[in-house]
Amino acid sequence: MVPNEDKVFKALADNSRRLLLDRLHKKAGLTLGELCEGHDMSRQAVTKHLALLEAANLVVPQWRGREKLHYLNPVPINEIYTRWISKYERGRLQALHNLRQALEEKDDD
Amino acid sequence: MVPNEDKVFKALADNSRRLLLDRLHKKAGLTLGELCEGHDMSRQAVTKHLALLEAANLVVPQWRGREKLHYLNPVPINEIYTRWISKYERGRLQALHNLRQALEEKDDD
DNA sequence: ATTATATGCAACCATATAGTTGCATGTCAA
DNA sequence: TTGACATGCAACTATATGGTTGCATATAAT
Repeated sequence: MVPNEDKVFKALADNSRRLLLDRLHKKAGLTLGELCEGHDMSRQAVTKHLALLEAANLVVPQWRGREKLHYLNPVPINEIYTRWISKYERGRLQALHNLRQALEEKDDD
Repeated sequence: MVPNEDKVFKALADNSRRLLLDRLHKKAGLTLGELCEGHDMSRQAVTKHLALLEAANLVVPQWRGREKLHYLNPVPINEIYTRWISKYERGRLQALHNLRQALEEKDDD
């Protein structure tokens, strides 16, 4: 049996799916139809991507009538982080990240 | 052109490669030969996995004579974290994680 | 009731990926 | 300098994956 964590990494391995996560991170509760807009692929393709994200528990769906709303679940991503980044490294890496961000003059959330 | 970040996620998408990262996280500087031990696949398979991890900048190699030592680079993993976890969520998620760890009586690093 | 809207399911195809085997190269030791 | 050791490169194969199209179902609006 393949470990369940595998689904998370497999789900993150595709750029289209990562872009979907980006959009849900920016704005929660988007419907399937909304998530289809601005992608050059069919609705069915998006549906399949979302199914994988849900199976990985990275996205949680909620039905409202005939519409399906989608929400990003950050827990599995946090687990990736804690898996390979020791408690002692976290501060240093965060500082490094902030510094790079500042140099790029990109504004953080 | 596919974004370079893609290499990171593709590299993390395989369980064998994640196990290699686990071993390098536990003990830095392992050689190829050492990394081959305890895996039921050929040396060439491990070589190919390491090549992908290096291309993704998740592993940094260092040559010592005819031996190739390997080191885990946590920076790309930190970037995954900051991409989808807002500053404001981090504390809460960390607390949740620590709580779960404590309940499982699994000892942290 | 009928039509339009929002989404699901299944079959199919092309390409990407993980693994293998065989051979080549470079470094250390006797 | 000869042999053993540590690693690299290339060709090939089977399966996984992302995408498509066609049809089905359920909810909302007229």
